Amino acid sequence: MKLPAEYYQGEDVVAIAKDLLGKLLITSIDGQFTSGVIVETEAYNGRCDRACHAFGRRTPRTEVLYKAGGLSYVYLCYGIHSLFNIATNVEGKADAVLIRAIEPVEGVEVMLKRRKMDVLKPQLTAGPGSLSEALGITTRLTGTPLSGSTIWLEDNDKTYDSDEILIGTRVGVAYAKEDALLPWRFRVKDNKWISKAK
DNA sequence: GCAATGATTTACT
DNA sequence: GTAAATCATTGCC
Repeated sequence: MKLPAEYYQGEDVVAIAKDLLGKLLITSIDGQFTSGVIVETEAYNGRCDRACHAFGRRTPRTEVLYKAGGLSYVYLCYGIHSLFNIATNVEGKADAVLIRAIEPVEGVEVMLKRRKMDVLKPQLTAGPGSLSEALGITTRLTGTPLSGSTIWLEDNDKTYDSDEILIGTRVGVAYAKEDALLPWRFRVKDNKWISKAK
């Protein structure tokens, strides 16, 4: 059921981002097992997308994006939030998919504890910074293969029809100018676990 | 070596 | 609705 490495090495990062909806994201960190269904993603293309960290430069931080797909890329934003990405495409092509929201499945108590919450609310995992914290993902997981036993994805019988998927523009990337208008944000329609629509 | 800034969240006015 | 928190990475000196 675990997704093979080849799955992440496709040419079309946008298609992968869309297909990831409904897949299971699982982490086993510090002996704590947690999982959730991916309900919101964004695609980033390293070659023609100004919003991608790897656009126009290759630095130690973005090096993992240039490697073959199937690695995790965790970026610390605003000094507070860890954003979880999946590096895709083949070596030399710096594409990535940002996971923006999941629907909790297993280990809810663990997630609540990590988030210092005592009641299950949508905001537990809605938003890239929140879901990373809930799953225990931190920057030290950057470069971790998704085929390992720390963090991985599994196929799920649950797939969404195209009429159940909302496509929109990405948020928080206004500085990328015209690239911010690309319709590379995918989310599941009428799902209460996605981050609030703008 | 040092200063500027961001794939955001949260709390407060 | 607006503003503050907070630090690794980056780019310039």
